[in-house]
Amino acid sequence: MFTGNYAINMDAKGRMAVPTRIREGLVELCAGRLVVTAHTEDPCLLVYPESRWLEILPSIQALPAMNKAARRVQRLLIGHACPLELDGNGRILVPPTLRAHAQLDKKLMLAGLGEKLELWDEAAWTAQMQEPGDDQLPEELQSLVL
Amino acid sequence: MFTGNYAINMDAKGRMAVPTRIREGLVELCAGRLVVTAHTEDPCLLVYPESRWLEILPSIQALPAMNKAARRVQRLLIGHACPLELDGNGRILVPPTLRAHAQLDKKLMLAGLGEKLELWDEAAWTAQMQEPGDDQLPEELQSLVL
DNA sequence: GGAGAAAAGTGGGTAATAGTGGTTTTTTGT
DNA sequence: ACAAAAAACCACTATTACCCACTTTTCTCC
Repeated sequence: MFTGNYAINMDAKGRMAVPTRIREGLVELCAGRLVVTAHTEDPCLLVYPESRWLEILPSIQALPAMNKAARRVQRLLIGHACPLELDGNGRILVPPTLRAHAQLDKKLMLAGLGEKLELWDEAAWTAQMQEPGDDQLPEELQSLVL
Repeated sequence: MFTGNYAINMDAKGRMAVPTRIREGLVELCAGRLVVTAHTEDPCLLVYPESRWLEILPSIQALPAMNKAARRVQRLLIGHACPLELDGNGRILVPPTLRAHAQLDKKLMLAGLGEKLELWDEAAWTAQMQEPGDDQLPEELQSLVL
């Protein structure tokens, strides 16, 4: 279970230190083996523990081939997916292609969202957070009790 | 059951003393284990006993991934959630990210709201209290008997 | 009502650990 | 075989978390 958001820095080699709290979860869940891919709706990266990725992969593959939006989602998720591991110091090295997709600069934001993580450029994260959710509120949200 | 509001001070390290009355409830309910997160609608923090947080978490995780407003709510609630415990002196240390979200300065206000607590910057709390509730009243409110 | 004691609130110091940067070695491609 | 790039290794710095001591307030008993 991943929660919280963490400001992290990317060093000159493109390495980023995974916060300890997140790292612990990753190690016990999947021995530090992750899959990073592109988010379909927002300019950020999705980070899955390998075990969770393998669970959702079939449902992405099963999408109808004749639907344009479905093909787009498949190309983004499966086509960008890249397996990677924590190094000896608990850091990950995100490939340049994915870095470009999320426009990752030096200052990043890692956010735990339950079973997955999102990796944002810090500025983009802040902007996204301040933007009002102007979509129609779905039924589930209107009745949400917090 | 948490009630009342309490003016508390944050020290130089960002620690804040939980009032005794609240602390007693927290210790018996969840052994002092809390979850702090961002409020979706107001500039303040939500403080849950861990047990209560685990009850509402599934309904947040179940929100539809392709809806923008739903993703925003998930990023606010799950993406900001931080588990924390009372230290030896009954204080909590709220992470800098969350402090920034609620614009917490030195003077804070902790408000008991039944099953949860809200943590406000004192000035924001006062302002919020004086502001008239000019929203359209939902059905549940119109029929409320006090 | 005052004094003493106990509990609560506040502040600071130290030790462990997480984060950061650099160096060396290995591997891959030319 | 040599060079460049990537990966593993190592060492240092900064931060955090835990612990202890002091001050202030409140409650109780005389």
